[in-house]
Amino acid sequence: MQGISGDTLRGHLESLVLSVLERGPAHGLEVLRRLEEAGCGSLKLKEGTLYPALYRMEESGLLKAEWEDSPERKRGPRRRIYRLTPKGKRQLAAGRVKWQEFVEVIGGILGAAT
Amino acid sequence: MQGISGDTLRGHLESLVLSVLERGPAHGLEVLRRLEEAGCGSLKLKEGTLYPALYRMEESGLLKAEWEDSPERKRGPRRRIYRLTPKGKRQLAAGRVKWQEFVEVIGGILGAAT
DNA sequence: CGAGATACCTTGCATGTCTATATATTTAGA
DNA sequence: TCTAAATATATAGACATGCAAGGTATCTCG
Repeated sequence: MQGISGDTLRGHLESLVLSVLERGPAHGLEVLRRLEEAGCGSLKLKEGTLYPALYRMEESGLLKAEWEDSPERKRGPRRRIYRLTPKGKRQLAAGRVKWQEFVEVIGGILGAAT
Repeated sequence: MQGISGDTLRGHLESLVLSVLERGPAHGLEVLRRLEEAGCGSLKLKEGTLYPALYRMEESGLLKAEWEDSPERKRGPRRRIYRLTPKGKRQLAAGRVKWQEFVEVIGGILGAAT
């Protein structure tokens, strides 16, 4: 099993990002870690995929990003913290509905053995 | 609801085509009709998407195509009849397994919240 | 200093779907 | 016989997005 990536993932990445950010704000690599963990090792996702996605989502108003600049943390480079906007939350809810429809339709055609 | 198409569909079309061809050989527009019907109106799929997909699948050995040339039918232009190859059947089986994993992983991440 | 870890960023490419249009064949109709 | 409609295949061009591969910057530690 080579995991979920590429064309299969396409069109679902934004919902995944929104979903893990629902647990709370996070910076890029943290989003990556959450996805990796939640995907039980099946999700193969690279930085070169994630960062552009984050920018797109910020640009379209789904996320709001801020440079972490607290004096408490001075170790390592600055991080960019992403959090859901109200619009992002709405799109996440819509994405879940779409996902349900998607699973029913495609699964139905594939003749889901279940 | 604008239906399932574009990036959402990407990476799943081949399995869908294999699946409807499992019922029996069919020509292009017939495949389209079967998908439309099986998709309960949620599948928005155009010829410009299907034909290139059929060619790819023929080229990679998943399908075998023949020009219909039977004397019985002389109405309308010639049709190209596609049928599953053994390789196509194997890939359909594999695609169903992958679909299960896909649904579990993505659905798990999208649904795990609350 | 240099190595390593962390974090962010960018370029260029591959690929599959979509839009739109073109062509060919047959039937029906005036 | 000319035209329109229905059927069926074909393809060019545009585009979005995930990916590979590389780069930059900051901090810690030996």
